[in-house]
Amino acid sequence: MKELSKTYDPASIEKRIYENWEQKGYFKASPNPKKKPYTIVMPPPNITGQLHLGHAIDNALQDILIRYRRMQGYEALWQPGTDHASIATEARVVEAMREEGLTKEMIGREGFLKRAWDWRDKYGKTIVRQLRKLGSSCDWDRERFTMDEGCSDAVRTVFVNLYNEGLIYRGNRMVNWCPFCHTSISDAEVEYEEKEGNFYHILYPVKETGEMLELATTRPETMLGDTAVAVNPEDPRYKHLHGCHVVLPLLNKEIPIICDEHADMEKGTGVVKITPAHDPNDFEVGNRHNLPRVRVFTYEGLMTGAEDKKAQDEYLLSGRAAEGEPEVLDCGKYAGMTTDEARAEVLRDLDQLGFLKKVEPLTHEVGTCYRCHHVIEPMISKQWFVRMKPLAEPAIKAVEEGRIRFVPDRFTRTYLNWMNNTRDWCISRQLWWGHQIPAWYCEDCGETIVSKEAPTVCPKCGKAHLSQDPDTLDTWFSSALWPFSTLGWPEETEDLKYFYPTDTLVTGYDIIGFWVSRMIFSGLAYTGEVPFRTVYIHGLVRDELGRKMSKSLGNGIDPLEVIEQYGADALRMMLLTGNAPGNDMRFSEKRMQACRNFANKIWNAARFIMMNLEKAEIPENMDPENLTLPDRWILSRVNRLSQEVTDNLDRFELGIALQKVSDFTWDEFCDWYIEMVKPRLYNSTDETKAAALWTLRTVLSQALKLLHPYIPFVTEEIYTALHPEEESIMISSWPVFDPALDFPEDEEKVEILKENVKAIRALRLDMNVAPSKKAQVYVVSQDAEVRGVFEETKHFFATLAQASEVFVAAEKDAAPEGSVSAVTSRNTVFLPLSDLVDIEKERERLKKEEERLQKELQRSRGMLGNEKFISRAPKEKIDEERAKLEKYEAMMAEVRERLSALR
RNA sequence: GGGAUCUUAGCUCAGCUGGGAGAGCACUUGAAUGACAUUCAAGGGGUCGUAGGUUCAAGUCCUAUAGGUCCCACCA
Repeated sequence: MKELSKTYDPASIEKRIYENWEQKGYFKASPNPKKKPYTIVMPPPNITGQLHLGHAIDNALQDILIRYRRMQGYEALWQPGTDHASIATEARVVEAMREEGLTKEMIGREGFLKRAWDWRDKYGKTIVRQLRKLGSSCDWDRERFTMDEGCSDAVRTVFVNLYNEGLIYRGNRMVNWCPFCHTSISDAEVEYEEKEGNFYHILYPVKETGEMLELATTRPETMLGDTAVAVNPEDPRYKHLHGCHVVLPLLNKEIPIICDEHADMEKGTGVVKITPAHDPNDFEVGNRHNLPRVRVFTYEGLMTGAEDKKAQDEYLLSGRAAEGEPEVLDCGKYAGMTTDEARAEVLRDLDQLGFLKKVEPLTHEVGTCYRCHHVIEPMISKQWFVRMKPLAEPAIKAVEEGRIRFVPDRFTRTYLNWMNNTRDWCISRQLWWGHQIPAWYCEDCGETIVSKEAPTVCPKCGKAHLSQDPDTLDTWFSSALWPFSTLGWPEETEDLKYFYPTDTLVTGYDIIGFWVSRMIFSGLAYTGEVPFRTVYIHGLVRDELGRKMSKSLGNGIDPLEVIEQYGADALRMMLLTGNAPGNDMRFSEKRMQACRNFANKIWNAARFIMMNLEKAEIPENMDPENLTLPDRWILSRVNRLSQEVTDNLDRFELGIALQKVSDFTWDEFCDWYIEMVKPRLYNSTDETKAAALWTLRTVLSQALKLLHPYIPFVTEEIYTALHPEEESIMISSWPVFDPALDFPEDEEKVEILKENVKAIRALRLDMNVAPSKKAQVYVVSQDAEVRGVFEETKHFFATLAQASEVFVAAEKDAAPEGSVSAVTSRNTVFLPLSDLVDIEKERERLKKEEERLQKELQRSRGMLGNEKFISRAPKEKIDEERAKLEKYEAMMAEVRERLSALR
């Protein structure tokens, strides 16, 4: 048997244990018809990422579920992998290149992709190495990458299928454009931030009447692209202007006044300028009224000029331009300015010409890019879209019908909200890192070919002048397929048949819309089945002050440092305790210490047990006949605990389950049971010593198993030391309830003992009995059964109660005069302290006790005296209350008798 | 504007389907020769945000309300 050090040192064992597990292949899973599968796919971390506490909590939860099911005998697969994270990675690579003075354009697409792959090979493995430090028991041999061959094949398959079904289309639409990242982003990727701005009131002269039409805007520079102004058709103020025109200041261009619902009579002057090329609402208005679209910004976020106009005119005339392409304006003196510069200049000019009426300050929400936080620009752009409506419907139904369940339940609403309001998904990105869109265009006839493999000639005109769409797909397009692409789809693999649909998805609430919803509709659409049955949602880990951890605040906590200092087990435990599912939690140094202390506690308990086991031969099995009362008690307790913990885990109440096992281990097992058996262990002639040792070993082993999913390292180290004949706790079996070890009556008996020990300890403190001084204890009860309990347990009861001797009697007069006493629910204890007894103090104590009981009696009698309670409450509750009343009455009588005896 | 969530001991938070308020930390008092001071024993501390309602019974269910946090939509 191994020697364990005095304090638990996680750093010295974690690496060795993890390597052993991995080397032995315990994490592996493969289709096994004899077992039931249990599958979790890991949310793939970004290859740009460093391990943070978000990964830590996410992985801890998954590992707990996987280890639990594995021990229960499931074929448990935890499928790992990483995400190419197109925009994030591309930004990092571009940044790195900038330091060398290079740009994407300088090295070209091929060169750039090579660099990106190099980058991925160099840094992409970091996160995976770091996940191992947490103890994650994933099947690493199955590690996947969203851009590996299989996943890429799945992506192309889906794209082609959706295209053929008419669920993917390409068109000129309003998209959110990030001029900095130089790509479109989806609606979901826009973050709104509050910014200070102004509301500018501008005057547009009406051509027909000469009056000035006042309107307000936050973006005056877009007026160059105005192609109409709108009023509400019902608005009496402007009825006379229907069909009239305004002359756009600065450009002297005539544009119509149109009637549209979009103009809100209640807001501002009720007049709104329409810029179809640079505002999503105006785009819609433009469609309704067939307005020209005039683009005034470049994709770099500058005002357009003569060059831009020329290029666009040529494109429009080439015949290859798709429907809906905007015109481009030569902004003249404003050309080449940034939008901010142009705004200032436009305002100055308007003011000079008398068209600027007033300026009011205003704070408003401005859309920004979720990656770089630059203001996004709504632009018309030709993009690929997924038609969401037909896909969303079955995805909504699956959740409504309970085929997929969210835990906690409230996130069902978040999901449904998202799904019910989703608009078509813009999936093309003007990036190079990612899955290039499998669409080719014929440069001769303009035909579009969508295909998994690159075509060599145009099927329409037969010519070979084909070029692939340069854009790549939104990174979530491939993550959406993750639960089945990782299992081999579109091939009908054995893995897919066996492990799919997966069981539990564990993720944070922040990506329910981005990811969870897309996996659900994708799974249903492409595999015909839900991708998972339960979605377990957890919250964010915040810093000690409750702030979100972020780079800019510099308040991020590195899990690796925490592991180094406290151990992976302590970190996992800290992330699991005192937190309800779906709620955010705070990182806490104090709680880290508490969790480390727990690991140390169980470590030392094991050390104590093993020290004693060394000196004795303990049989594998124990005849229950040889067990003593405390043995049966603790065995019964751990037995029922196993059942409870299993139930909690099945209901995803992971925090509650952990709380129960750790409380049991520390309070009941260490502080009570071990203390109870010490006298037996130290007595070389005690006949029940073997039973005690057997019980110690058995209960510790069970507790270790129940704890193992949470704190895998320390439990493994102890378990294998305790059971040299076994390979690993990982592959041991999960404890199940054993009716042969259920001793409810013995549990009650031990409760009596505990109550008495506590009463005596309190009494001694109250009476200032020196801790080193032992006192005699008289236990008095008329109940022979109660007396029997004390007779049976005298040997350790005396130790726990710091008694020199324990006398058990039926009558009070057995106790000497001048004793202090305490009344417990089944008996009375006396401590003869004649020389120490302060009668007044004793009376005070008893008075206090009387008062307490009085309150209890009042409450109990009140309840039982209530006719409605008697007639309406369930019978068990009434009986329970009657039993309490009886107990309190007996105790009260005893206390009063004691009081009168003092006189 | 729509939705979610939180408000419980000094602090951080548990409290599942309603049936006598909990944990950790902090605080007070006490404990050094055989697992552990990363320990042990004992203790103080809460009208469960407020107001109503349902119920024999409400921290728990319903309604309103105050304050905090978050998500979605919109803001010309």
